[in-house]
Amino acid sequence: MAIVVDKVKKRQSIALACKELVINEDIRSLSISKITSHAGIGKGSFYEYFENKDDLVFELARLLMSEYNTLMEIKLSETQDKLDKLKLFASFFYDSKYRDLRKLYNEFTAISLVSPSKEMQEFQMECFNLYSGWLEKILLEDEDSPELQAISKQLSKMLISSVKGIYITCVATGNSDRVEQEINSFVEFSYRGDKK
Amino acid sequence: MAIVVDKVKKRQSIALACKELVINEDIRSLSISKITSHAGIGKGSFYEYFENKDDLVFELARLLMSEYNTLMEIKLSETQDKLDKLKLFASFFYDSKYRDLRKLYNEFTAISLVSPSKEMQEFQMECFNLYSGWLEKILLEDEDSPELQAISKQLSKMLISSVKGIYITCVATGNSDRVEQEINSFVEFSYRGDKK
DNA sequence: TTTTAATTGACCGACGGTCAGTCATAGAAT
DNA sequence: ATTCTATGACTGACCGTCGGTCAATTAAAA
Repeated sequence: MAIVVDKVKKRQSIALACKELVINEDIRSLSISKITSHAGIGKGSFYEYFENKDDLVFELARLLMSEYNTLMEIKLSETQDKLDKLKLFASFFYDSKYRDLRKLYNEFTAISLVSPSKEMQEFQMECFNLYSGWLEKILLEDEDSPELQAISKQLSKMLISSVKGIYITCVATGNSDRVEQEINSFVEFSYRGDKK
Repeated sequence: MAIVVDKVKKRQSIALACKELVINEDIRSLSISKITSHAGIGKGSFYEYFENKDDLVFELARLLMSEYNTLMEIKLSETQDKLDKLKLFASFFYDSKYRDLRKLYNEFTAISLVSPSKEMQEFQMECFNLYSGWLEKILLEDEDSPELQAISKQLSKMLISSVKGIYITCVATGNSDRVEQEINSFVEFSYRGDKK
């Protein structure tokens, strides 16, 4: 018998090897040849592990987002104050620390809007559920209002989508620098409405 | 002097000639050659009026969205009930009538997320301001609460972004069929919060 | 006739994707 | 222990097509 590689792990390692390339180069003018020569594999091998360039972007987005998710979950658990948790959570959309990840996120979102695969949609759903779960937990902390508990699931899902919408609107209109204040004023606004 | 064509109008007429092609074909596999032969022009002429394929999608999106904007503004003015206006306004995101326009909108949004031009960002902003203006007007109708008036501008902008976020989340997760109910429950939810 | 804007499609380098052939190794046979 | 063989991994030359360019052509205005 011949050797059998772990297809999943090799796919991941190729994707990670192209991290800088995918993030720093203009994705449209990044050719498969550039990718394969940078990753040190033959072009044929690339197509053994990926459908196309979009599939590579997806794999990289999934890897780095998952890494981010794990890290953020820990950070959130280490944060005490409720408002700090919310800020930490929202910081993904504006903190310069996540600029590279956001670029990947934008590309992944764009692909998901135009030519998504089942796996991409599943991962989008996975993230959505994860984040709304986090948010629900944050919202319910130190709260025993039965009213809030009843709607917390729905509320957190809406908040996630809303913040995402604000982010995308800012990016699409060329106002990426205003994401932080827009999100903050939204949170503040919702908070005030919540109190009433 | 030789004949002088109206560059803007010719650009528009080429874009419109490709309407079905752009909407019905898979945009990734739609080549410039297909476009030019369908539009009845030489390939060189295409590049006289457009930067690239994205630019064509943008022009088409701008034309059809503008047409939609004009039409919707009239429809809104003809609608009396406040809730009906809101529903009419939101129907863009789920009514099957706008399926083609939404496909174009998704493609345009994807481009705006990854490789936007100044013009694209300006048009995104133009639409955003137009829609939030509409929404503000709707919200303030038959209302003289000074409190609402004070925040109506901010509120309407947030609502636009939120609804957009819900739409994009649904599309990206492969739940386009759930857009209507998600938006409706959001509107209902916000409305309840507003009353309190 | 001259000038000049508009139009064209042959042409080019580069691309994405394929596939026939090569390589490397685990296990079978001796 | 050694050789053989089956099979999956890997490769890059190759193919058809693409996006984009530009020298040549057309045609209307001066």
